[in-house]
Amino acid sequence: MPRENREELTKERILDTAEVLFARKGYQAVSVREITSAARCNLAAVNYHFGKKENLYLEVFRSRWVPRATRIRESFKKALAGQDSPSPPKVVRALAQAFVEGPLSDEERLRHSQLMTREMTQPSRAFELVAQEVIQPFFKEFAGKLRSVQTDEVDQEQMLLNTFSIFSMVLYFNFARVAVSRLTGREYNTDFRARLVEQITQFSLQGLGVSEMEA
Amino acid sequence: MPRENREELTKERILDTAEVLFARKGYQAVSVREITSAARCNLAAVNYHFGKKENLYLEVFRSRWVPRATRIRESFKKALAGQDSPSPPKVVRALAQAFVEGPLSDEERLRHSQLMTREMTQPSRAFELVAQEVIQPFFKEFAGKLRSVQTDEVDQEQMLLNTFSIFSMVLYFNFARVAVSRLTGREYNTDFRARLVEQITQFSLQGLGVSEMEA
DNA sequence: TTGACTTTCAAACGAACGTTTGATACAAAC
DNA sequence: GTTTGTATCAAACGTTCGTTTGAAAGTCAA
Repeated sequence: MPRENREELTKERILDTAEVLFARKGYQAVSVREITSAARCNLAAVNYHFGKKENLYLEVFRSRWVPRATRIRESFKKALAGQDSPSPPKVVRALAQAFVEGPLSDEERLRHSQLMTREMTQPSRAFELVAQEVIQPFFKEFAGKLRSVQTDEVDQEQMLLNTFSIFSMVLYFNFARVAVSRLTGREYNTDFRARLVEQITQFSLQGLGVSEMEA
Repeated sequence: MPRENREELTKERILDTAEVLFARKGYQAVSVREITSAARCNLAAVNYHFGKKENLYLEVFRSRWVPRATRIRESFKKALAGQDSPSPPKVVRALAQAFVEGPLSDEERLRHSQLMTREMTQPSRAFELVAQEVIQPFFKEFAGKLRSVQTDEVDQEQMLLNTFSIFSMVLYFNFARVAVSRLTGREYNTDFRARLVEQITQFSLQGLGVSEMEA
C-alpha cells in the first residue's frame, strides 16, 4: 500500500470517527483514547496528524461539516435551478427538503444539526468558520431568493428574522428528533420526514404571509 | 448560625453555581472542583450533599430548572386569566412573552434554554423529568387553549406540530442569541426582545392560519 | 544497500479528574 | 459535661485525561 494512501486512511478514519463522537457527546465528553480506539489506530495518531485534540475538532468542521453544508446548499440550489425568480412556496419547500430530506443520510443529518446546535449554544473557535463560510452566505442567498418577490414592504431586518424563524424549525426538527418522536409518538422515518417538510413549508409560507396557492 | 441554615446555605450555593456552569459549558466540561471553588466551599461538599456529581446535575433540574419552568407557565396562565376562551393571538402572544420577556431575568432565560437544548440534543436521565413534568403538560395546555377556537379542521397531530413550530422559535431565539445578535447586528436588549416577541407572535399566528386582526 | 523521511506503536509523562477518608468544629440532647 | 449527629476541611485515593517520547516498521530515491 503506497505511503500517501496509508497516511490518508488513518487520518480520514480519525476524522470520521471524531465527527460522530463529537456530534453525539460533545467535545469534552469524548476522549482521544475513545476516538483512536474506535478508529482502530494508535493513541498518538491524533497528536501526530492534528497536533492536539482541539485542532482535530476544528478540522472536523473544516473537512466534514462545511462540505456537508455545501452539499445541502447545492441541493437547495439545484431544486430551484432554471427559474430566474422562483415563487416563495418553491423556495421555502426547497429549503425544507434540502435540510429534512435532502442529499444526506439520516445519520449525517442528525450529526450535522447536532454539531451546529452545539456551536450555537456554546460557540467555540469553530463558530467563526461556520458563521462566516456557511450560515451568513446561505442566509443571504435564501433571503435574496425570497425578497425577489416580496420587495418593498418587508425591510431587511424583518426578512432576516423570518429566515431565523424558518431556520429554527429546520434545526429543531432535526436536533430534537428524539423529543419530537417521543411527544408525537411517531417514528422518525421517511413518511414522518415528508410530513415534517410539509409542516415547515406550510407554516413558514403562512408565517411569511404568502398564500400557498401561488405555487 | 443555626445548623439548618448553614447546611442549606452551602447546598443551595452549590446548586446555584452548578446550574450556571452546567448551562454554560455542559456537564462533562464542568469539574467538581470548579463548582466548589466558585461556590466557595470544600471540594468534598458535593459528594457529602449529593453523593456524586451526576446526582447534583439531576438535582439542578429538580430544584432549579423545573420550578423556573413552572414560573414561566404561571406567567403564561396569568396573562390569560379571566378569559374562558382567549383568542389565538392572545394565546400565542402570551406564550412568546412568557418565554422571551417573561418573569425571568435575562441570565435565567439563557440558562433555562441552554439546559433544555442540551437535554434535547443529548437526553440524559434529566430528560425524563423534563419531558414528563414540564414539556408534555405544557404542550397539552397550550394546544388546548388554541384548539378551543379552531376545533374540527385541525387534527391533533397537526396541532402538536404547530406547537413544535412555535416552540422551536421560542427556544431558538433564546439559546442561539449569540448567533442571532451577531447576524442581525442587534444587541440583545429590551427593545430587541420586544421585537422578537413580535416576530414570534406574528409569524406563528400566520403560520397557524389565524388572522392577527382577531386580537 | 544505504540513508532520509514518514507513519505507527507501546510506554510513560505530569496534570486533572471524581471520590473517599479521618480529623476537626460545632450545635443540640441528655 | 458527656454524648450524638451534622457539616466542613485538608489530604490523599486510584483513575483517566491530553500529550510526549523514542524505538520500530515501512516507503522510496539514490
